[in-house]
Amino acid sequence: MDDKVKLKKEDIEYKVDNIVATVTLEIDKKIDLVHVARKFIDSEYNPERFPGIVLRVPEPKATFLIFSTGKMVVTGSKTENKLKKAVTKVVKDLKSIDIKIEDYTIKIENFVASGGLNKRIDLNLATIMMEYSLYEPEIFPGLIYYMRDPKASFLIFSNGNFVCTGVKHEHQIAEAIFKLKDVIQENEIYYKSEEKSSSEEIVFI
DNA sequence: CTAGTATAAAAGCGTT
DNA sequence: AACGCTTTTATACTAG
Repeated sequence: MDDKVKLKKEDIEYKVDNIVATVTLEIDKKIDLVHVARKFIDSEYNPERFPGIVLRVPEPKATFLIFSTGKMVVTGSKTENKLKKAVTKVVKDLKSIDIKIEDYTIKIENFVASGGLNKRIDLNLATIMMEYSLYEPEIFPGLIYYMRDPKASFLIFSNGNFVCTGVKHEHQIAEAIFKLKDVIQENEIYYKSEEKSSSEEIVFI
């Protein structure tokens, strides 16, 4: 279902887990959120708590935040295609309750991806070798790494698993992971051979 | 097992 | 002017 992507000989594998996007609806007057909330029985609207309506679409699964200005935030999609389908559905539903929408534009704001380096990482060494990294195991078990180019943030765990977030273009995910692997390799931040490796290490043939 | 901790990003309203 | 709120999601580690 979720496409794994391979990059050259380096086995860079990752999976997109979440996409955040904004949608701008072309409307000529503000949207009456009370009206929308009444028509969409499964929506949540507590203006005291948050100015937008929360609408969850089951298929394709996605959650929308709808604002009176005609802007929407979409979260939870794993592919651009599913994101577009969910948006099409919501726009159609809004039109069906008398909201005039001339057109709309979708802009992806953030990709969240996860994957695994193929080795355990010495986070204590990593945080002293890598600039722009933070590691406070008492607070969070992952090392936080702020990559500048491409601009991306990583959560790196001792078992080699990681989360990459903050990139706006899908191609930057593999690029960022490639660079991360490079930094780890260059500085030999991983645990050498079987030192501290777990039994789940995958052996190549 | 659940909740909180940490990451990014947008929206718009309320509070420092 | 700058947050906090709200939503999503992977990851993992601790405390009830």
